[in-house]
Amino acid sequence: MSAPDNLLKDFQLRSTPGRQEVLQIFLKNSYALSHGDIEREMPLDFDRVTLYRTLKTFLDNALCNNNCSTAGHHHNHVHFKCTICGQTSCLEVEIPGIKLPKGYKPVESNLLIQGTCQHCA
Amino acid sequence: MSAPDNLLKDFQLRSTPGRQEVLQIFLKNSYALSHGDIEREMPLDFDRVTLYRTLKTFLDNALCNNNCSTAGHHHNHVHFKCTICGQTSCLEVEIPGIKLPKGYKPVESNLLIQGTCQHCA
DNA sequence: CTGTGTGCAAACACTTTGCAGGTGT
DNA sequence: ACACCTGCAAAGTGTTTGCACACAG
Repeated sequence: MSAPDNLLKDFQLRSTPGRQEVLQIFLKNSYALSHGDIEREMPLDFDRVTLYRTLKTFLDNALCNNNCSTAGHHHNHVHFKCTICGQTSCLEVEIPGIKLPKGYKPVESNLLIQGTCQHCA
Repeated sequence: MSAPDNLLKDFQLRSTPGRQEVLQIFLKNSYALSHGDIEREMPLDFDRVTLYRTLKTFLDNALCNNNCSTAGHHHNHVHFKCTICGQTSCLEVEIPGIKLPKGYKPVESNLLIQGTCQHCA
């Protein structure tokens, strides 16, 4: 049984060709994909609307990628977007704790650093 | 002469009713405004297209708000979005320097923290 | 078999472009 | 007077909704 299949099972979602395909694409790309990126990597005849619904289903079920499981997400790392090649990747660096003004309660942080990456330097 | 008028002069932009109106809205709101927010605060008969062009003009000329001048921008602070009231505000806290992996050169950082704000706690 | 997922069509929302005419300087 | 700005119409792009049929479980 394939990895996508298992993931779908884990989240109690029905295994369909479209969902498997989308998961394959997630798994084989290390950097962040935009909706357009995914659409471009899907078979040409794949229905746009179904893709919207598939992604929404994944979102609703918190099925992000192989680093996230039912146990929780691991998104507290820094994202880096290269302004040359355009790729957004996840760095193995945690977002540092920030001391906020009185009364502010943080729940989620998102740090995006833009610049030039390793490869484009 | 009004504040918006002066700002427009400073940036060598023509002073028109629409531009003054948009600047008034920026100046009187301390939190971040979405395109929709601005549209909602504009006179009902104001043309959407003109608003798009006005905002683009301001962007192109780096005319963000009263904290930014021709001398440069001051955007290196943390943004906080309250998940209850929906408002995004600027905190007087700098984004800490991050040690990046070899080869990565940062140019700009953006840290958005979500949670509950002072007022909604 | 039953409920969910898919595909198609159409509606909807958002943004950009072209052009004629108006306005600030 | 001239260049720039505005308003309208229309095209382009991205996203959502409704419904009949197909398919996984």
